[in-house]
Amino acid sequence: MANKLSDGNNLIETLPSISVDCVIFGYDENKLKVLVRREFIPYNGEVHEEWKLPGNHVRKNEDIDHTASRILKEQTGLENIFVKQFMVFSDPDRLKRNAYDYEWVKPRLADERVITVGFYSLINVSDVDNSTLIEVANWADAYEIKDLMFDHNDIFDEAFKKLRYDLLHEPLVFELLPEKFTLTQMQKLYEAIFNTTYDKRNYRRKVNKMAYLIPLDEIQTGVSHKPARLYSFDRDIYENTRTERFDFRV
Amino acid sequence: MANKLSDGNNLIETLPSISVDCVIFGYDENKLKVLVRREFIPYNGEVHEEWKLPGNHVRKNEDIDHTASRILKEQTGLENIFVKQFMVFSDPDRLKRNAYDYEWVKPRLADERVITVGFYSLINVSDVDNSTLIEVANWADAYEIKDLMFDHNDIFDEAFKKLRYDLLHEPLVFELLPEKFTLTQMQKLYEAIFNTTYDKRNYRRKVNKMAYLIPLDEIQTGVSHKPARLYSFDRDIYENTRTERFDFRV
DNA sequence: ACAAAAGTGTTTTGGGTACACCCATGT
DNA sequence: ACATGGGTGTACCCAAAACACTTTTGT
Repeated sequence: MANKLSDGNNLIETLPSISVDCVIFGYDENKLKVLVRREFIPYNGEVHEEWKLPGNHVRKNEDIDHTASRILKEQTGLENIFVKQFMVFSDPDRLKRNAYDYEWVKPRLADERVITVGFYSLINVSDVDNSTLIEVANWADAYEIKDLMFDHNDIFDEAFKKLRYDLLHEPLVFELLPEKFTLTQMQKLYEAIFNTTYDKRNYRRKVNKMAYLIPLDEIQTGVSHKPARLYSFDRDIYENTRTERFDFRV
Repeated sequence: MANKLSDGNNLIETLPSISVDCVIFGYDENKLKVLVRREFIPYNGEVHEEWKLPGNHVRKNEDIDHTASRILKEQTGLENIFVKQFMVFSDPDRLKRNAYDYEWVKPRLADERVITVGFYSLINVSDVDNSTLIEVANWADAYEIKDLMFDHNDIFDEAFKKLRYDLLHEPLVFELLPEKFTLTQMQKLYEAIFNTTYDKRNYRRKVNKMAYLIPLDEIQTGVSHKPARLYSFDRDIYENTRTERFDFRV
């Protein structure tokens, strides 16, 4: 029942009625971004530029986390990146909200209907070789997302909600921080994602209670101000000391 | 690409590679229960009794919430019941963990692999006409779930985690309480679901702050002790006063 | 009268929040 | 010397948690 579908230049067997769409959050100079892809859609004789989230079909023998990791690799070149499913979008007409978009996507489908699983992911924009994706993709400001194709605005909104929730309950920040980081870098990251500001002293009091945040015997170099102490995240300590109702709130 | 599959006695077009499985939580005399179905599995010449969660295929033109509601109706006879998706289970071998189980399920599948969306739901066991389901289904104690078929123990575990989280952040308790209820009924319900006990005074102080909990001019009748005041849940007030970071913790 | 659950206040403790100044470094 | 971000402590308020007795009804 799996179908041969064109996936790039290869014929690969995929499941006909399930796809994965990825909301790839990128952190770049204290701003939260989202990766969107440009498509050119024929439209009443003209061609319109439209944007969508990256997605792909699920292959016959992979689980959906693998599909999501594959999309991450295709879009960013990065591997072993954290991906997390957050919601299934199953409106039978979800691809038909705009007739031209549907005409465009129809030849790529094995069925007239596709249920999609939404994933989100977190990367450092500086880890990506952005020269390779600049033509078809764009890092859009997470707080100014334009109209996307299909139900992709819904998918983005749900991803953002889930991201914020998860950040308060799991050590996700560290996916976006370098190996060694300063407390201010960590604070700025929270501020970008929650679109707010925190009091520095209260913030530090809170994070200083986190036993898995290890102060290193190392400080920043090359900054023209008092260099900050570097910290690292100790996942072992986190795993061993986490409690049922963990709280990353800052 | 949709497939004609036998659904009971009717041929109904369904999507080949997606199903919905439901964890139906039932509240019964201060105990939390889960609905499981009995199946007889041929096993080395014998027939074994096994248990699984109720599930079904997704029809060609329905969204998955409709599939879940349909399963609820089939299993309990109840309609307009709250259902909520919580996770997708997509291990390509999820149906093959036990060879006999797979042999049993294979003829019911359009593909050798099915990705399933987990839903949970909440009902009052007393609302169900249990005489009709007694032969094939059973209300199992949520704290003593036996081995289930396929990956259904994983599905149950995730459902229970999500139920507990959602109960603290959404007004789900009221799905399980009658229209008019006492504060003690509400407390017992939390205690059953979180498997704990609360201090009555602290509990009441907390819930008395909830503006959407309306004390009625009505008290219990027919109890051989001081009758308790009845309360009702006002969804309008809840919707109008809910804030970003709502907290149902008690 | 007694059994059974309803209903009610106070104290202690810890966390959240608001707030301002000196320090170390590069230029 | 100055600009820049790093780093620190205190006071107030409120919510969480621990804890025991009186009230009302049915039998």
